[in-house]
Amino acid sequence: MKRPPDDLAQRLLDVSEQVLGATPPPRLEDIAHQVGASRATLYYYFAGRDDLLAFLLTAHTQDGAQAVRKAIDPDGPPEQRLREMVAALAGYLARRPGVCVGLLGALGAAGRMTEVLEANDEWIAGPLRELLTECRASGAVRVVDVSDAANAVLGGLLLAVLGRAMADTDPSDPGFLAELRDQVLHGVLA
Amino acid sequence: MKRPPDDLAQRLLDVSEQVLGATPPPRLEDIAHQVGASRATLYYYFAGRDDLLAFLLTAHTQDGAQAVRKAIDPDGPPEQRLREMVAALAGYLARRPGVCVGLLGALGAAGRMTEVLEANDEWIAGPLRELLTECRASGAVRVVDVSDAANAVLGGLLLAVLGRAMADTDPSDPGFLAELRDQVLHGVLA
DNA sequence: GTTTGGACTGTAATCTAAGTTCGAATCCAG
DNA sequence: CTGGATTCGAACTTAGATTACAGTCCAAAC
Repeated sequence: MKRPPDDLAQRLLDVSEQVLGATPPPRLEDIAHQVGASRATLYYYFAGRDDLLAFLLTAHTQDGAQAVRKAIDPDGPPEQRLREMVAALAGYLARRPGVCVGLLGALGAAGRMTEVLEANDEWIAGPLRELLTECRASGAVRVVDVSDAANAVLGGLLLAVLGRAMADTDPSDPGFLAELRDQVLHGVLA
Repeated sequence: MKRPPDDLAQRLLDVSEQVLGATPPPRLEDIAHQVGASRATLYYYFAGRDDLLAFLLTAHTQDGAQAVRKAIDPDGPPEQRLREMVAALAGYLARRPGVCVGLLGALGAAGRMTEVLEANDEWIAGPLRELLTECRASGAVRVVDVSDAANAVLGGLLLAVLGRAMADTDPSDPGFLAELRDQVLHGVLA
């Protein structure tokens, strides 16, 4: 499938929060209108609605992965890097509640949206699993199955951020993000 | 809205895993066929697709809440009850991956499905929040915002179970469930 | 300067599935 | 037996995605 030129892609990304998070989900025509293009143009570049959403989510996934990478001190000990990664992920998602909705939707729409799940697995869950494996090797973590552990971590982040967004309390609040990070890392028990 | 008679409700609940978890989502006509009724009958009892799904999810929510209640020793210390609650929730969800998909979908479809979110909040999240509050009072937990904490807990459980189901590894595996419970309670760090 | 090919648009037709309506058939309690 | 509740099949409307296509615009090639 042909990929859209940079300027169209950028305009789509600019409105992606609206596209992914709005309720009810915007019609293709509305999306086209928002980016100053026509419905036909979107169909020219995307196989359909799902393909368009997958493009947006994949882009955000890669963007998020890059943001996370930047937030990690590559020379720090594994445990510190894990802390930084969880915090960076939480911060990234908190600024993009629509992306959270979209990712959960991609999970629910299991079957379609394979591209998104694969991208997420490669760019987000994969690095997290690697880091968990490293932490386990150094004894900082007692996880048995890193895949399950990574899923639980990401689920906790996603739902906590989304819950805040839906309750109209700022998910970007530093206190909340710090709490969330600590809970994911150390659990709810003291 | 009129509620369906017990036998129809039961037949719907019997196929709810298929209805909620199947991809692509089954048409109303297919659902009707599965329960041996006609499309018109479903519309006689439900306002539409969303109302039907909401009914199923609400029923499972209440059923799950009951299962959780039964699994908790009301005389135990708060910390033990929290442990039991998390384990019971994980076990309940693990046997119903379709319900997990449906609940996440209800989150994504924010706006519609209000009934489900309210039911979930009343029957699942609410008791969890209460228990967390109790644990905090007794010093077993260091949570600041019980609402955020509860969301993170539920998100971790949902995604971990769903991830297993999508990877075709048994989410009901006792080892997995024990790991999941421990991770939610104690975090990923050792 | 003309041709050509790709990007893009507008419009209309098609298709799927939800939602709606309705009258006939059936069931059942009083 | 009768009347209301329930069920059904079928026809219909509607929304929106998707497809098809003819035509416009533009820059590069010739």
